[in-house]
Amino acid sequence: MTKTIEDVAALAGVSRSTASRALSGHPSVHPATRERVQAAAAQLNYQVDAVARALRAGSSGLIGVVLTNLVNASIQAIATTIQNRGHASGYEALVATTNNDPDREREIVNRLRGHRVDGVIVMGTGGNTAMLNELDRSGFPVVAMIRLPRGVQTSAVVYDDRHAAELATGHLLAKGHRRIAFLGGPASTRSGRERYAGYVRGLRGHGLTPQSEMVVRAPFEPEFGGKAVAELLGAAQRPTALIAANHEATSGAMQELGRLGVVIPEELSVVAIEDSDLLRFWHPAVTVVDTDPISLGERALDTLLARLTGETPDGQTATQVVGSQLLERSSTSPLSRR
Amino acid sequence: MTKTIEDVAALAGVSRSTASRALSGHPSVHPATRERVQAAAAQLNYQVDAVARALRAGSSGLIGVVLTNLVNASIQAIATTIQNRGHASGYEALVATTNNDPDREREIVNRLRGHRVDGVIVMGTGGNTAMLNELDRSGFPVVAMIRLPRGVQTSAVVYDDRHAAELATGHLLAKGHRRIAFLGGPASTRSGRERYAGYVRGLRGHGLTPQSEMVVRAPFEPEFGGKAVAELLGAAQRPTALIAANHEATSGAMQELGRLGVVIPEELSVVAIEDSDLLRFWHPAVTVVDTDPISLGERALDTLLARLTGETPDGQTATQVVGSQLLERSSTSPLSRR
DNA sequence: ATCCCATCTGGGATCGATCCCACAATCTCC
DNA sequence: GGAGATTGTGGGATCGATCCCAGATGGGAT
Repeated sequence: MTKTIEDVAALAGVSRSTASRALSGHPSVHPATRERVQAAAAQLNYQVDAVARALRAGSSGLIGVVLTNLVNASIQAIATTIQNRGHASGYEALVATTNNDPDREREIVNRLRGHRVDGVIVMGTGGNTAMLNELDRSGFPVVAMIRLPRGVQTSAVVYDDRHAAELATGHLLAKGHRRIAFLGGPASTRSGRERYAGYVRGLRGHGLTPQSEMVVRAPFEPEFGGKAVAELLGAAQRPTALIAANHEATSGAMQELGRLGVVIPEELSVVAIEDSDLLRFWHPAVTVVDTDPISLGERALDTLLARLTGETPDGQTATQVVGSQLLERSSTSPLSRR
Repeated sequence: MTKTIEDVAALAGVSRSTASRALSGHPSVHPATRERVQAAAAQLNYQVDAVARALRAGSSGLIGVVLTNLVNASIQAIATTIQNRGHASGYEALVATTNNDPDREREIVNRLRGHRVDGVIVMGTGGNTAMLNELDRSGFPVVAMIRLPRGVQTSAVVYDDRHAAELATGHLLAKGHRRIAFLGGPASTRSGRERYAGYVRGLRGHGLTPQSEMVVRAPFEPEFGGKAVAELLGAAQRPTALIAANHEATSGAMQELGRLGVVIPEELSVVAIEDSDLLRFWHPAVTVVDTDPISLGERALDTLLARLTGETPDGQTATQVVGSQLLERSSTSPLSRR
């Protein structure tokens, strides 16, 4: 059905070897021969069989991007950045999603490796630390990003989560808020821990101690954010400000705040970590700590490419941190005396 | 470095052939032998080389999902649905993006085919109609979705675009609106044409004729939506209602409406086609025609799988249409007399 | 004891592209 | 004109898993 290089060679009247050389730009091919082969290839609409080439060469020109999910503005930005930039460098970045299931993650990574993907960039579930370390050490490049599960020793690119949360906290403190609720991710993830640590640090810097009833640390599911907000606002001592520390928490929280008809910022000042259209277009527009997913994507890809080109030797790993900045919009106001 | 089946065979004390049979569940292997081989495979952490298998078998268990971009809520839902459902059926769906560039699309599709992907689901740029038809006809399954470029003869799954726009138009007409602006996609895409046709049909059904100054048909870029809204509202005869007929138009329009401080629905009623969190959480929540991306993703995958399992023979194609429904929220109100 | 059949296993070939090595053809210079 | 250098080309082997075919082994029947 599909044409092989043998067909091209036959049509051009040369051997496989010569045809292969002609098409791959090898110098020791007579120009006239090369043209003949190229014409034959064009005529037959010959497409190189990537599988055969990958088997022989041991590499495929593909990069695997393994994500927990796609429904998140900063993750999309990262994926898009990696794909565009990878394409420009001659690689194709293919995205697979694990739905946050470690078993599925393991299966996908193994499958990608079996397909001779040249390396993977993984937003990990946290369930395959040993496997990822082992792969990376054995020469299959792995770059972790966003979440850096405990014990992962591969190269990694993460947000400056602690600083981001400290920025958010500091902003609210500067506005006079003291009862600042924190709605963040689980302690089982690095970002969850670090963002919480930044919040605590911000409070301590002002001589305050975190109050357990002001803190909710939930899984990365929007529903938890909604429930948490309902609880926080139902408490005897309501917070005057809220930090929604990740995309999912924000999504759930904003929905619930809208449902409850909470007036922002008069009744509650809100700062979110991780920007999105949803927050930019909210009424009022929500103040955020913008985490710069594009830089994170760029760094993750560049780190992987450096590994692939041999620029960075195997075994030499480092964790890079991408900076974030506060974008003040209209969802935060000075604490009013009552 | 990595272990091959030869290593497993050697450790188990059998030949490649037997090892292969033992691992693939072939019946004619002595149970004891099978166990020995399995133990050896486990001990060596043997992973089958998917490339070698694909070369030999001619298929890979992979499905390519080729999208123009990822930054769109309904596209994400489609991609996620295909990946989850595909995984459940033993396939891995890998997503690549073309950035709406036909050259890149061609390159990606060829590359995926070269990697023996079993089939592709394509949200096309429209620039490779002949190639896609040719591939599909030659036995490489192609399913088109969402956009169906002119001349594409593969199986396809699309929204009922015309009906969706007619629903939106009818809703506004029923509220008494007559000056209804339409902000849609370019006529070069099927969805652009069909949604416009639905709008026209809706108007005609009420004895109205479309006014050219009420219609803007722009490329799928949010900026155009913003500009168009500014123009529409700056005109002598302002519209009393607006239909934002796709995600990008909506995104640009809502941003601009927010910037201009237009009061919705009092000054302008708004209906969008394609739902998203942005619209659900807007103040006021935006009335939409929900296009059911999940069903579309399911149908697209099922259509491809039917082709892969031989259930649907090559050459037998059909276009399926996924229904949509109006979700009335708070962005539309009866036309007030002034 | 001999023959046959069922069960199980091993070697060779295959998928398609590439690389190494050897050899043929042409050219250069003395 | 012949030795040696240069250029261009073809055949074989290889990557790793799988399938076909032949053959080995063992048990049962006569």
